[in-house]
Amino acid sequence: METPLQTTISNKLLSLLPPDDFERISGKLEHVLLPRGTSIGKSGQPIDYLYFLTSGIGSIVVETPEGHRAEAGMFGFDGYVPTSAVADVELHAHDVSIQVDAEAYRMSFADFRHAMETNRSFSRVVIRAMEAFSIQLSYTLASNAIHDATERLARWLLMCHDRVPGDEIALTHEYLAVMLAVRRPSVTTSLHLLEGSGFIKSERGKVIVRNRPGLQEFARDAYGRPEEEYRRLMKDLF
Amino acid sequence: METPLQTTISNKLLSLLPPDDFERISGKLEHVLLPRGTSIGKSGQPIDYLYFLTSGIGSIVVETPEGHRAEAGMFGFDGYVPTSAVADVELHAHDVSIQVDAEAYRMSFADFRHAMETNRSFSRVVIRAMEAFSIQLSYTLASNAIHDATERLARWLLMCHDRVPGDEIALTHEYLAVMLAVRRPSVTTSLHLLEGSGFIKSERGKVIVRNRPGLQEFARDAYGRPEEEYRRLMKDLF
DNA sequence: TCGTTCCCGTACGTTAGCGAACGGAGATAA
DNA sequence: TTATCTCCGTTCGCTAACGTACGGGAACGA
Repeated sequence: METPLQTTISNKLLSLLPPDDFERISGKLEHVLLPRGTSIGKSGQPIDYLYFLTSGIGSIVVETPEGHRAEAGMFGFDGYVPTSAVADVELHAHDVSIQVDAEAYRMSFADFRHAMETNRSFSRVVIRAMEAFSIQLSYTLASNAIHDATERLARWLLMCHDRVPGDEIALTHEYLAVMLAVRRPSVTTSLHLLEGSGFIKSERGKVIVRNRPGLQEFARDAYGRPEEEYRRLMKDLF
Repeated sequence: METPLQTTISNKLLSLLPPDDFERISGKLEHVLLPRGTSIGKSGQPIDYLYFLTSGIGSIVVETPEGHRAEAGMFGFDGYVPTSAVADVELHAHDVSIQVDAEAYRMSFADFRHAMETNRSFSRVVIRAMEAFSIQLSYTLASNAIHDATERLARWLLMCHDRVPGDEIALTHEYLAVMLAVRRPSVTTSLHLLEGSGFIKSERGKVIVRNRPGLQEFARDAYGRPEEEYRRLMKDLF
């Protein structure tokens, strides 16, 4: 006897669906590997597929007309991209790319729209996820205005840590600098600061979380609320 | 003969509805006055009503656990609040209040949910508006990370100016400081800078826009993209 | 009319973060 | 092994913005 597909799928949103409703869309899902650096979409380009990650991390990056870039949000097994598809918009609003090797189930835009129209549970879950992401946006926004670089770095590492197994996160300072919209050397000094307190260990091309509670206490204000909201939103859905 | 209600309602979202679909919800709308300072909702509190402004401005404020505050977004006749209601969430995610005397049509949460379930055009418009707001969030987020206080001030004034008739905006430096998440004296100096270039005139308790194109050119990068996206999203809806 | 309250202007020392640049050390491929 | 490339550490001078504080003028109420 086969294991039902749903129990093997570790995307939070898909796993929340009542089994019958999951059954109705499972045929439309295609399993794909998304290595680091994969571009899932570019601002202004058509949305081909919707992605439900089961592992790894991706990020959504805003680019201003003059070419300044900043990370708007992060997603992993907890979400899906791009959220604009709920609004029946055919174009990507932002750039989306994979930053930690990922696996995902994907679904064509047409199938997604059809599911939204005909599958109440599905649309309910997806809209909740959009709301959750929107809350993440608002707190990142506040963090950018309120917290200094080191606090924001701590927050960012915690958010990554939530989405990967183990304590090792593979990324360069250069990359972190883009994510936090600070200079590359600022990342270096901030990492040293966190390392000095023993919260992390920083090596060439990777960061290892050594003391998560410490990191969390350091980030204080900057981390936690959106995560609480996410849990609240995904509870008692049906 | 009476003028049809819809033609007298200047909320962009409501005016986009096909007349028949508007007819089906018009009975649920109650006209209200919202003077400056009115609180429409507090984070964690139940959502009683959904508001569709026809004039004035409101703002959504994020508050961190430690009490730091920053404006997440702004809305006027172009939107509705709170957007979390689309996700069938009964609680406010943020604080919402009126910053420029407003008028609005409001609808109970129950009526709103009923309309979402039974009125396709309505849910379509409302979800688009949520997407538009989410895009506004992402650009404000980027702006907080990238632009200096004066550019952000210029952006903010332009966004206000888009939503009020005339060139006069009533607000104190103290208030602006909260909106931009900067010190009050920083607002003063930034305003002087803009005034020095002749873009605005700053008086006790109000700012007057004198040269909008100039202001817009000064803000460059910081202003424009979300507004374009809004127009794109609200075009060809039906 | 006079006190009180609310806003705004300004100042000062301090700090975080910027832009730019250079050098060194780890990884990679010939 | 050697050359090359990527990534990280550090420096320097500079500016924006901070926290704090004080004073003055406008508005308002008694």
